[in-house]
Amino acid sequence: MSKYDFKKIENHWREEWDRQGLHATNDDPTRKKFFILDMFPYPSGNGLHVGHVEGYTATDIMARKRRMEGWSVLHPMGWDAFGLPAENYAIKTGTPPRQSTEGNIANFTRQLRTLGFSYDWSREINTSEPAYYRWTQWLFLFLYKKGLAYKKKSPVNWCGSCQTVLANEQVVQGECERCGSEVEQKNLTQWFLRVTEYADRLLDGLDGLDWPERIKAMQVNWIGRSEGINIHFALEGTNKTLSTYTTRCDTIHSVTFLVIAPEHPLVEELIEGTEQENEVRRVVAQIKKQTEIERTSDTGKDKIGAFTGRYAINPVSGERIPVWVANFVLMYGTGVVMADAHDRRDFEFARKYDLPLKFVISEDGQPTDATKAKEAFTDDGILFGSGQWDGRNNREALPEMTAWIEEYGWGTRTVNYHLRDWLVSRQRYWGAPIPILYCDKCGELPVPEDQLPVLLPEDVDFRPTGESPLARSVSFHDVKCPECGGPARRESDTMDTFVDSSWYFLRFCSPHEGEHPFSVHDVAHWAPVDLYVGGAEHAVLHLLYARFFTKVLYDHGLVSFDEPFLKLMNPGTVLGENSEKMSKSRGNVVNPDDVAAEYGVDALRLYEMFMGEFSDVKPWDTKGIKGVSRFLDKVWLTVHDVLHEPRPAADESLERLLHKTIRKVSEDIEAFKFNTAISALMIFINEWSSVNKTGDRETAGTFLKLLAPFAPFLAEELWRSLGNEQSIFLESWPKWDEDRCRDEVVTLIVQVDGKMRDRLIAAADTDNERLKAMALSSDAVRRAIGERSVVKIIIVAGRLVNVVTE
RNA sequence: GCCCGGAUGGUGGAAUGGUAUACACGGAGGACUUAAAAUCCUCUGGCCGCAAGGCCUUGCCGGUUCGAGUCCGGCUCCGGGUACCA
Repeated sequence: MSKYDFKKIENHWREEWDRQGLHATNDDPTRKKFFILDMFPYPSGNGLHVGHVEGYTATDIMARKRRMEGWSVLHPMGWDAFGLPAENYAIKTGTPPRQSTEGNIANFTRQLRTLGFSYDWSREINTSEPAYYRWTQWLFLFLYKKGLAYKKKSPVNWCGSCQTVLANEQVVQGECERCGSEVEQKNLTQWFLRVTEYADRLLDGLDGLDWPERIKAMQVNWIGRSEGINIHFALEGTNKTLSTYTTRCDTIHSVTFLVIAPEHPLVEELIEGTEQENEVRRVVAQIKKQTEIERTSDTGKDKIGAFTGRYAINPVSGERIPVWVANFVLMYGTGVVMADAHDRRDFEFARKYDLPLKFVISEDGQPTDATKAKEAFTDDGILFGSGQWDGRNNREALPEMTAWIEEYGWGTRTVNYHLRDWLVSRQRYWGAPIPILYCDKCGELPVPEDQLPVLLPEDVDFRPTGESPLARSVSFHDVKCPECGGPARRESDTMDTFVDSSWYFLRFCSPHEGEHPFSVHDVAHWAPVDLYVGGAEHAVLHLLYARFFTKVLYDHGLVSFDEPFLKLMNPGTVLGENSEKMSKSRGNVVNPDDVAAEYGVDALRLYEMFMGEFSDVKPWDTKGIKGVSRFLDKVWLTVHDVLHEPRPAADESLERLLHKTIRKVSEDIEAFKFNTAISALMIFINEWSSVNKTGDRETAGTFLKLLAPFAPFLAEELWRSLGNEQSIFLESWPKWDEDRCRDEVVTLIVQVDGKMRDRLIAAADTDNERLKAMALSSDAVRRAIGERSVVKIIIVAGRLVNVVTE
């Protein structure tokens, strides 16, 4: 328990700050602007967890410091309120999603206000409100009209438990990101956004961003750009060719068979009328029954396939090679691969089905025999059996071979991407309806803009059946075609919630704009986001989609920048006390409400920032909160001492330490090194409260300003008790004097051959000759030198003297 | 496999190439107290030594440097991401 009544202080200042409108956005155009944003939360039934608090405290500290430095700061909060959990909860309990979501938002709001975060609540947004999703729908239509939203039948990911399709980005190792059920493939007609059109720009744009390298790397990998060549193999006995995509055309002379994906449209044509027809059909059916996990399990024995009965001609060597169909080849690239002994997968498959294999690369260029090899040779080396290329290093020859193949017309250079178009339709209720109509006469039509929003009907049975719950709502579908006036039917799918969050940061600039999704003027003032803080789990989801949206809007002149988030920081995961991930089942979840009630909000905030480096994974330690709680008590007592026993003037050495502390705290906040900033505050208060140091009201005031962003309630309370009329947050951030950060007397270490032997105390301006003499006169130094002679003496100003011997 | 990180006391963690272990937790001892809690003070990397002092220590092996936790090369282990991507 604390020395002071934090509950009372917290409640008082929370009300007072609200009354004064202290956190209202100052949009004075003459000030420098700072848009600092947290990834807005999904308001779940569990409420805020300590991981949220970590990120939100960091941005709050930053925002408060920036305001005190005179910037105009936009620091808003809102709700990513559409989504599956509310709907699943509705299915279980019958509570409509809108109702449970409202309750959850009320709870989140209470928690965020309790924790003293300085959000401008007048700018709150909620993606599930018509005033917001009207513009999500508008933006969908915008993409549609620009040819970037389209409907297509294709194999898609289907989660049987959630009864909906999922985007590629939402499938994590073959499982549904949300519920963990196994994802199956279905052939369905769905809506897509043409992200692939922006693949190169999404890749190139990463260079200029101040983002963690690993997030950039994840996006690079996800986009998966590879440069290769499509090599065309003539099919024997037909006038058709099979195109294979490869990044390794240096192995062209070792190709001994082709493998085609079971989904490839040419498979039917290939096998029709062949002896193998039935066998191939049987194997293809078997593969299609495999789940994603079985299909992609990376072990040789799980590879299955069948000979199509067809042969192709290697255009380079003229060799006749069999064409197989197999599960390990996906409809990626051209859906056909040239197979050889230099690829592990091809090699394993060939061994299982006794297909021929040969090598064309070895370590030294001496021919090697693949028929006896135990495994594929995947290293680089020297080519053999490759005609004019023999004796060349395969990597070095690769570009020339590519050009050569292209020159002879055997292939075409191609760039491939792993990135697929973004599947955005969902067969669920709790989302923004896709604003499209279907008329028997006029076909597929966008809902006219003046008819937006397409409201979510409230009288719906939202239990999932595999088709959208909206499909069963009669009122929802009772519409007329805007073209011919005849009966029309609405699209009954809703949008992926990641569409909602792809533009919300723009909405924050003008949250009450009624005529447009956002005010171009306000967005020009505030955006892009200067500092964005949120979890790394969104690396290839939200962060990629928001970049895509921004680039589209940029291309059509709606915004003047093409990257939404200039700087990104990821809070590290907060683990449970046992260093395991926090989860209900492990029973190690820490509830911020409980901590705030027991130790106070300031202690909770301070502790979360003190645990360790912001972006590192770190375990919760309840004992650690006691430490910061003691620190706050000490601040309370020390400042109160100033009040009760006013002393004449501050101690000179304490003043010097204060300047160093201002510098340290200021620089550390900028660098997101909150743990060491707090450590500096602790060092200062320890020094101050030690018996022989005195500080005055000036000292106290400056110290409190440094503490204020971290522990706003205590700092404000003490600031006022020093006799100040207005809020500490309206004060200027303290400045340090570089001269006063310098000590007059310094302690230098004396080394002999780099080993510390003694230390000497000298005036800071002592010249080098004098320092050398002082060092050499030390007993410890003389002992260490012994009989050896001194070769040179290195002096690092203010730090050390190193005596180097022979 | 590939791509990112990381490895420092009993614990969480500090260290622009310059006193390794700041700050905090925990522990030991002491003060106050009838007692406990709270608070305050002292000590707290390892080994040798009565002491003075000495030696060792940032996952492992080398290198660069007057000087390396930090830079370079080669490993080991751990965490995260990702993958039959041809």
